[in-house]
Amino acid sequence: MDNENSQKEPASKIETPTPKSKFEDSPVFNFINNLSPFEPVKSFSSAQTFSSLNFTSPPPVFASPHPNFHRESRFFRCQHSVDRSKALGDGSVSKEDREVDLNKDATLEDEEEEDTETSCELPQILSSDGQSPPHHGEDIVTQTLLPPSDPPLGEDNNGSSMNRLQKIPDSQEEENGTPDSRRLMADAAAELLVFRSPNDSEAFTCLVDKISSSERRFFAGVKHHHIIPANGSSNDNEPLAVVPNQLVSNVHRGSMRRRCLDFEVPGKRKKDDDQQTVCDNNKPESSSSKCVVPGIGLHLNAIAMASRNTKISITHEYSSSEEVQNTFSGSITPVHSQDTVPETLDQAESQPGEEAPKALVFEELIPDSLQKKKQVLEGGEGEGESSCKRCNCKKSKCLKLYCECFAAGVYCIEPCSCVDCFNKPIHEDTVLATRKQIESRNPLAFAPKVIRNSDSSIMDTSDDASKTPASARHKRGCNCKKSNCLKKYCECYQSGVGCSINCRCEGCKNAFGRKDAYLHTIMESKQEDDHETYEKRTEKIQQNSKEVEQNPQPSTPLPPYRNLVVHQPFLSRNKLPPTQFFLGAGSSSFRKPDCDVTQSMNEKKSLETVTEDKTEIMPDILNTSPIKANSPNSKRVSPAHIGPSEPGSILGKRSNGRKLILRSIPAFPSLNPNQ
DNA sequence: GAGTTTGAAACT
DNA sequence: CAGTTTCAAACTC
Repeated sequence: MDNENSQKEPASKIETPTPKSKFEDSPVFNFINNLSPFEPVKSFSSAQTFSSLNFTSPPPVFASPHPNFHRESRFFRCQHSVDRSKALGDGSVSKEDREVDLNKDATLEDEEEEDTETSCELPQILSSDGQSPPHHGEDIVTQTLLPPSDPPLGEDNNGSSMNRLQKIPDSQEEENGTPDSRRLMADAAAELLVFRSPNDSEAFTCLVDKISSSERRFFAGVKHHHIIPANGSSNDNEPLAVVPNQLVSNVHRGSMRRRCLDFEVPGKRKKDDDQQTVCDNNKPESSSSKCVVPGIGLHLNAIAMASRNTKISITHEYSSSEEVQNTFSGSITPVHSQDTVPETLDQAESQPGEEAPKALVFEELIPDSLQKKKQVLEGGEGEGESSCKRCNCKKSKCLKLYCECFAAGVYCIEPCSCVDCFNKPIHEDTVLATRKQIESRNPLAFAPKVIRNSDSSIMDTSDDASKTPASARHKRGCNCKKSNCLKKYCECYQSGVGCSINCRCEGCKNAFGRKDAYLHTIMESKQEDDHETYEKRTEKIQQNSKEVEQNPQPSTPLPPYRNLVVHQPFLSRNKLPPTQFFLGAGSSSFRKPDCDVTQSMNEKKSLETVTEDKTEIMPDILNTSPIKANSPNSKRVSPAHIGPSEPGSILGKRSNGRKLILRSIPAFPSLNPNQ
């Protein structure tokens, strides 16, 4: 069915490009395309497709939304671009320029061609441009049609993507040394630097696998979308996504073995990066995201990872990253941060580019990867090791969280010295089943362990007071008793984060932040807020409450609660927005962790007590949602936990008459219903 | 590289 | 839920 449809569709596209868009737009069309990515791509329409690319964000196809879709798409692009760049390097500048533009634009076509082969082909094709490969003519046509997908191009193209496209074919020969082309060349070169080693079949495979499984759908949809709109003259934004599908699917078909589990696998990224150096190329900006493999199920890990990376890499290792970048000629592509993740370690060499961007762009990284990275950067063990996580399991068969590989969502690979390892693609079923079991016990077992607050967004939303020093914290906290949180035995320390309320450590001396310090900061922040902003807040709240009463917010249907809410002083901080944020975002799960932190930060008062309860992962997620934190029960309880004095002190101050806060909490529950 | 220490994960 | 055991990483020598 799918194949037929896909085949038919292309034809239709060819015949009537404009109508295509309609079909493509339809989800059904996308789905079909996904099933059979090959054909549609080749159709001329494909070129048009890119032009239309408007999708900045893929539809919420996946159960767990990945922020990375674009990235991936770009990533794929990048590959093309990289290849292209490589090819260009070979060819003359003028030709190259053309090719670059064409390539970029025609990435889709190339990909289509690649379907039979791997992405590697692209370069060849491109390089052959001068030679006028067989499809050259078609390519040109398609390319011309294709909109400039690459971001760099986008600049040049900007408004004239359409023009370019049309012109290019004609002017290809004529226009060789256009500044744009040169720019492209430069970009390509930079990309090459960054991604130079796109070989890891494994890593790539991982991506492919991931994509193939769930994401593939998404991409397919994207592709279609892109294809659809020939109109989209200049939507360069992220049309590229299209390519990935095919590439991925193709590649995947091709052969690579998987290292990454279907879930998400942070480690995949590295490989992906390596193999797909491409992604990085594309955009420094989005690239980061790009590179990040959108995990299907484990995206959480990715997030968490990111968090760590950012912290770690930025704060501690940042210098090292710089070094790496420097080594690479400096043109490091930003992004990549995620790339850096676990596996990047393996090939730290090739991935120099990753680092710099890494953390910054993406907040979260895989913890393990980060760790390894750290190690590598730190000069520790790792460098030699190849980056990826390597386990040494002997009894767990790499099917328990003891196994770092398994815990990271990646398959064990050669470097691992595990015994009787079942964490291999061959035993995929077993791995998945085991994973499910573990998740059944602890849904967050594979979720990132470190939550990063850095996003001031949430924090900011609330009052300033909410801000806390620590940007990231270990979700569950550590339980160190002898290491004083000064060794890697401590997960907090290992993750490069300070200890928090959640920690049950003894004699904490965590260099990244002591538990007690964390508590103090929280308390202080609360107090400050209370003193400084309390009055203001109360005033605002009152005003808001009045306003709310008059004009209920559509977003939060809490008519009955409204009054209560309004009264709450916390609302100002917490504001419904956060809740909305969580609720609204499909990725609530992702953010939850952040929310936890932020909430804690925001809620401060309640948080302290609440956080204690949260220590457990599940609760965290649930709790993390503002709702939870706000949940009357929890809060009511929390004050009690805090102790009579505190509720009185903190709440008392604020509340002074505002006990309403507690009531307001109930209001949130109303929000929960959304869930 | 072997042995020890440590704390998370798993089990009871 | 608390206590114990198992496990593998981190660490030391």
